[in-house]
Amino acid sequence: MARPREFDTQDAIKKATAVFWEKGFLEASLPDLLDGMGLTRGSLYKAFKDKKNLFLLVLEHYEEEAVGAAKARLADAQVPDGRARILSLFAALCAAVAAGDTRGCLLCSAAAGFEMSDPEIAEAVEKGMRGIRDGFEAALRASATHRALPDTERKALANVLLTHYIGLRVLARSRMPLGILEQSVESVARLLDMEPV
Amino acid sequence: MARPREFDTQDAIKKATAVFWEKGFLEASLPDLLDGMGLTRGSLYKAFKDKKNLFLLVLEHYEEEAVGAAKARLADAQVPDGRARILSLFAALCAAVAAGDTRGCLLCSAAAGFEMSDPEIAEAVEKGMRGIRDGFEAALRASATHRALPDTERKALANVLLTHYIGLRVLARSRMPLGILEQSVESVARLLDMEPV
DNA sequence: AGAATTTGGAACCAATCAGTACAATACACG
DNA sequence: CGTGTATTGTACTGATTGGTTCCAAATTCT
Repeated sequence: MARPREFDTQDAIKKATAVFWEKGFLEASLPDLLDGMGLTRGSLYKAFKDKKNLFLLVLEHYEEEAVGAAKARLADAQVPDGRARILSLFAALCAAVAAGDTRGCLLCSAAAGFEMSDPEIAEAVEKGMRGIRDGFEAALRASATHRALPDTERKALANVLLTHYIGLRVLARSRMPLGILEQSVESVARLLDMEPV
Repeated sequence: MARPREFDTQDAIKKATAVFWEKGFLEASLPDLLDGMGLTRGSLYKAFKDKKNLFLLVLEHYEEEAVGAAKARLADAQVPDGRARILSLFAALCAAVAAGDTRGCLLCSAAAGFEMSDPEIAEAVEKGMRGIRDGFEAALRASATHRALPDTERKALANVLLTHYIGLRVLARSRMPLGILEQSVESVARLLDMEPV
């Protein structure tokens, strides 16, 4: 009956994610997005309503994709111990920077920026952050060293890991020497070697 | 001979710092700055050349003022042990958030944002970051537990503290529950209790 | 083939951006 | 008391912003 859409919605969101990831929400202009997504103003507004709505969809997609990948690593059954999974996640972050990926984390950049003054965006970012923290907490539950930890202790540890994660990703974006990240990861490994107090 | 300037330059920079701190470099519009600084376009451009130059001056001022305060705390001779100074700095960050200051750190926000694509800004931000890390390193040298640490170990520890610092300040800005920060600080304290390996 | 529908692209909008030009202003010195 | 000089406020620039609207071209179903 009607003409079908010539682009794949998910693919368009994926491309929009790349643009927002590099530039951030406020710095990404509409032409930037149209270029990156390969479609025109009319199509974008028809399909995604407006820029902010598109960004919310992007946050959702990022959470499924990128945050999901991190959580998968933290829950990877092939790595028997949760502690090792956590270190493997941090190592992967360093490896990404070493490979030239200095985009950092979309959520972290949004969290540090003025975009948080929008309540809808703030809520979506918070949700993603909680997801990462929960991933750490689950990994700690699968760690021989931390399994027996009381709940409050484990939660506190998960929070420091989230803090560390955010710090690392901001550092990644700031183009500071890679050594800082690597040494930082090296040192945080010892935090996980601690005996419960 | 000439008409004297009606405003104090340092005071104007101070006020500009407040605007940039809240909004970030790219999000702070010229009217925002003019409002906050209490002067007009002509005066601003005459005195500070342009927005970016003003921001570089602001970064300099921020480094002297805010970073300086953090370094002072890390070097506070009234607190005998370096470890305690570090914890006192982190506690102060939590206290600031508890008191309603959700601005985070100007340098950290810039590091997480698109402003880093400007080399001059990136260099100034990096310099500030290095300053904080050096502050941590100095405090570690004054810590009974860490005094004897080999240089590389101490540097690695300073880097993880910098990472943690950045993470905390981004979290502060993200308006996430205060408990996350507090538990995070609580946990990092144990990192400093570790015996050298 | 023809009707129905949605697409894509350009034209357009008002608002805002950083930055500039310039005339009015106010002070210090002779 | 004027003259020279630097600062001031403002009007203006040209570019760009996010957001709309319109319509011809395109495509699928009847």
